[in-house]
Amino acid sequence: MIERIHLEIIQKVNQTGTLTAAAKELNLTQSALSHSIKKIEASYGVHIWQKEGRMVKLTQAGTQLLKLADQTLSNMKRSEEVLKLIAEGKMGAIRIGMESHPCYEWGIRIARPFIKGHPHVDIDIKQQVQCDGVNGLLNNQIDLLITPDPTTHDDLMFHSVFEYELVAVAANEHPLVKKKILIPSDFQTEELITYPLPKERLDIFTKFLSRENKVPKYHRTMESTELMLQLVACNRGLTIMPDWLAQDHQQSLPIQRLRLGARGIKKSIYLGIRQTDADIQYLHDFLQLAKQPSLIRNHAALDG
Amino acid sequence: MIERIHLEIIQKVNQTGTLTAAAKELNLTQSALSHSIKKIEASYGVHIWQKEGRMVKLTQAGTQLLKLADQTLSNMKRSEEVLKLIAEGKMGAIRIGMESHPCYEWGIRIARPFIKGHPHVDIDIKQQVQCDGVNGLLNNQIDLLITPDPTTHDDLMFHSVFEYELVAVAANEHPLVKKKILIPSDFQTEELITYPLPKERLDIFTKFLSRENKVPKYHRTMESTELMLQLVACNRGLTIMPDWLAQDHQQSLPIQRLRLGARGIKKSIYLGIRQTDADIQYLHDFLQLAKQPSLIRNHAALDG
DNA sequence: ATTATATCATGAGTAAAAATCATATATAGA
DNA sequence: TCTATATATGATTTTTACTCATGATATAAT
Repeated sequence: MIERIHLEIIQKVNQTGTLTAAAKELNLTQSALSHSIKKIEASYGVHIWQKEGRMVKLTQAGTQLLKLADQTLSNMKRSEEVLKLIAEGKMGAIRIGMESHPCYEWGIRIARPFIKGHPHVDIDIKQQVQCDGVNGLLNNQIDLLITPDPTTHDDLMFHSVFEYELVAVAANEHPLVKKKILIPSDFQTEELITYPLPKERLDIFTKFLSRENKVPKYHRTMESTELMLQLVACNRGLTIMPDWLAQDHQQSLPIQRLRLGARGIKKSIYLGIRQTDADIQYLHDFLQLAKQPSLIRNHAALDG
Repeated sequence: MIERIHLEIIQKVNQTGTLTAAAKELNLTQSALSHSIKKIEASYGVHIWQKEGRMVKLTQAGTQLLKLADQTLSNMKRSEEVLKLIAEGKMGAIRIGMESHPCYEWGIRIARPFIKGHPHVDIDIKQQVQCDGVNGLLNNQIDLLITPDPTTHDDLMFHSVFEYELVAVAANEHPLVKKKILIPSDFQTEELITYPLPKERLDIFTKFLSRENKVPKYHRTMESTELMLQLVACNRGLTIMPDWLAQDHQQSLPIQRLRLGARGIKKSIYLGIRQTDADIQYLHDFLQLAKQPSLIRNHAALDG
């Protein structure tokens, strides 16, 4: 059987011109090369080279083999390179799962600069907001979970990477804009637009309206942040989102950000990974990058 | 170092799903595969697969390796295939040298059908009519010599493959056409057109005119058979060529073939090869093909 | 011509690697 | 729980690869 060493021998002998020189470069003896090729010649019944003076010259068979050797060997070398990259944590894949729409908006902001610094790492964002992220991690469906709700689990690790405030967004001309700080009863007369999630998973209900058992006049849902804000800008309702996200759009739309309650609703984004992945360099790099506040544009805090 | 076997193991395990099954197909034990891959894992510091239940599942590193394995292995298999083809004499190259213009005309007629039957054999026709063909063979510059002059040499073999008559060609309206058989003195009043070779290598001089020490009125040379015959057809001179070649053109040109002397000049084409190449199947095939008279269209002999 | 040098080939012995055997461990299914 | 089926691993054997020493041959230098 043709093995890697045979191709290397033929290639090196072609490069150097002599067995002796090739042997030296391959850290073998001239005898070893001679024996190796003899074996191939015997088992296939062809000559690979023939003596020409005191050198050797490739026969037609040898030349054909040489042609294939170059490609084959560069393939094998690539295999080794890949293993090294993976071993060093410079190559791999991060399948990212997100558990809320703000997480998604934030995640893609982190992923973009990460990709630039890690060309060999595949980023695969699973936008299945509904699936249970913790199980996704445990079942190996995802490698990284971006979530507002950290769990404690022996096999998992969660890191808080980003804190933000959840705010209401209203059109500039909306009467509530004068208040700056909203209270639950303010919503009773308003149309509320949220992402399409059950009320139990919407902070505006669980952490704000439920305090005083209030409900909005009307509640509609919508996938797209863009569309939500367009409606709000036209004074067709209020919506709730991270302050940094609202602020991003405030440049281009006539909207205002309003605090929810005197202290506002404070949230954090957490990254969860498997304990077994803790030593993977590129995952580590992702966490570090995620903690850098500069990536989400510095924003002026709300008044008060 | 990644060796062929490692790639084969990864590929087979991926195909069969288990080490045990893969081992059976590779004629090895499950233990052998396990040991082999463990060694690679240790030397690169990566896991190639991980246990999943009682089976084994490729990791990212393993998957990357698998991708490269398919191409690498098919390359190596191709190498073996090529060696087998060469060993069976189905693949190789024939560099053909020719020693006269008729040989060239005849050679390309043989080469064409040969190529059809031997797709893996490269045919390279060296049209250096002047170089010494015997030395070309001995120096490995050519593999096959087509010549009218066989030599006896211990390292070479010559085979007579084709006999033909050398004839004079004249225009239909040329006065000599009535004679059918020419004698040397007929040329004293004629313009003679030949291929550009020294007189010592032109049979018309060495085997005909020199008998009676005659010379043509004028002697001009020309590379192209086509052009020579065009001139002859316009009654601008006589030329000399194999009867079969003249006959080919007689269809389309107003020319006649004339015997040189009462018995004509009989010639043979010989193929010469190195003794060491005698067992190469495709060379053998070439000789066989060359001996088949049907390839040169059957021609009516000259009258008389 | 003769000698020195460089090259490949080859047989025998040694070292290294690979494969097996026997066995341990873990999982899936009855 | 028991059995069948996986992989993992340590010890041993077998096989392969490598080296060493030497021979044969070609080239270059004296």
